[in-house]
Amino acid sequence: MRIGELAAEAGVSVRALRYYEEQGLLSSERSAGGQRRYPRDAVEWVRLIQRLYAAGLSSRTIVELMPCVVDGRASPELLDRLAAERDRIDERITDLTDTRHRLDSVITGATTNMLTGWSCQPEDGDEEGDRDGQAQEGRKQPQG
Amino acid sequence: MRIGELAAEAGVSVRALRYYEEQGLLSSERSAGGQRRYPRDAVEWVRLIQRLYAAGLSSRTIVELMPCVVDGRASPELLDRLAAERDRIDERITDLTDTRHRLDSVITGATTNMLTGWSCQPEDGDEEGDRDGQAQEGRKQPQG
DNA sequence: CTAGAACCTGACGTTGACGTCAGAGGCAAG
DNA sequence: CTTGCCTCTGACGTCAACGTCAGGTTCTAG
Repeated sequence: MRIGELAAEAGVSVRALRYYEEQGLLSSERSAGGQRRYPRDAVEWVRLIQRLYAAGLSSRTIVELMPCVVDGRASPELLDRLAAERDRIDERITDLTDTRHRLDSVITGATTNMLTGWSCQPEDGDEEGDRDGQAQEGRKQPQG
Repeated sequence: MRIGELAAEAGVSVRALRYYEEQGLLSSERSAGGQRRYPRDAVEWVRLIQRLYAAGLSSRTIVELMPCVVDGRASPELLDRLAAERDRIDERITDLTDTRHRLDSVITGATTNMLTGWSCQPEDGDEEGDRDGQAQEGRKQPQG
C-alpha cells in the first residue's frame, strides 16, 4: 500500500509516517519511481507506535526497544529498559487514577454546590457579597 | 516563603513557578523590594498543578477549571468541561493499561526466548543462520 | 498522451513548558 | 557598609513531533 492509504488507515498524517521512517521506527520498500510501499500489517505497527508515544516513550526509546518488540529478542540490558518503561507506565497509571479521583470529587463537590444553589454567572468579575464561605476542604490559591 | 524554598519543597524549578504565575496558575504577594512571597499551602497547589499537567491538561485548561477546583464553584458549562477532562483521563488510563499489558507480554516473551537460549550480542549486524523462526505472534516491521 | 491526484525531498515554522543567560537589585549576617 | 546569596525582569534557546510550503516527479484514469 502507498503512504496515503497507510496514513488514512492508521489514522495519522503522511508527514508523521515520513517522520517515523526518518527516526528509524518504520521501514518501506520503494517503487521504481521512488515511492514508498508498505505491507498490510504496517497499519498495526503504526498504531502500536502511536500507543507507545501516548505512553510517554520517545522515538529514541522506541527505537531502542524495537528489536525486542519485533523479534522478541533482547539483551538483559534491554529487558531492564523494558521493565523500567513498564514501571514508569505503572506510575503514570496510578498517578492518573489519583488525579482522576481528585477531579471526580471536585465535580461532585461543585455539583452539590450548584444544586444547593448560588448564582453562577460568568463574565462578572466583582461581587462584594462573597459570604457563604464554604468550599468543602481548604481553598487553595486563586489569582492575585 | 520565598520562591526558592517553594520550588525546593514542591520539587519544581524556580523558572517553572514564575511560568505558572505568568500563566495565571499561581499567585503571590510581593515583599517591599518586589520579591514573591507564598503561603505554606502553595506547595500543595503547585503539586496539584504538576499532577494536572501530567494528566495532559494544558495551562489554559487548568486556568479555566481553576475557579471550580479552588472554590468549588462552577457553571454548568464548566462542569461539562471538567467531566470531559475526567473522561479523557479515563481514556488515557485504559489506553495506558493496555499498552502496559502489551509491554508486559513482550517482556515475558523476550525473557522466555532468552532463557530458551540464543545468543544476544549487540554490535553485530549480520547473522546468516537466522532460523528458528518463532516469535510468539506475528512479527512486525524491522528496519529496512 | 495528458491531466491531475498523490508522492518526493528539503527546509523552515509551530507549540508548550520550561532552560538559560545577562544585568540589576533585594536581603540577612558580620 | 560590605559580602554573598537569592531574587527580579526580560529575552532568547530548546526539544519533540510533527505542520506547512515550495518546487519537482510519479502514477493512474480517461
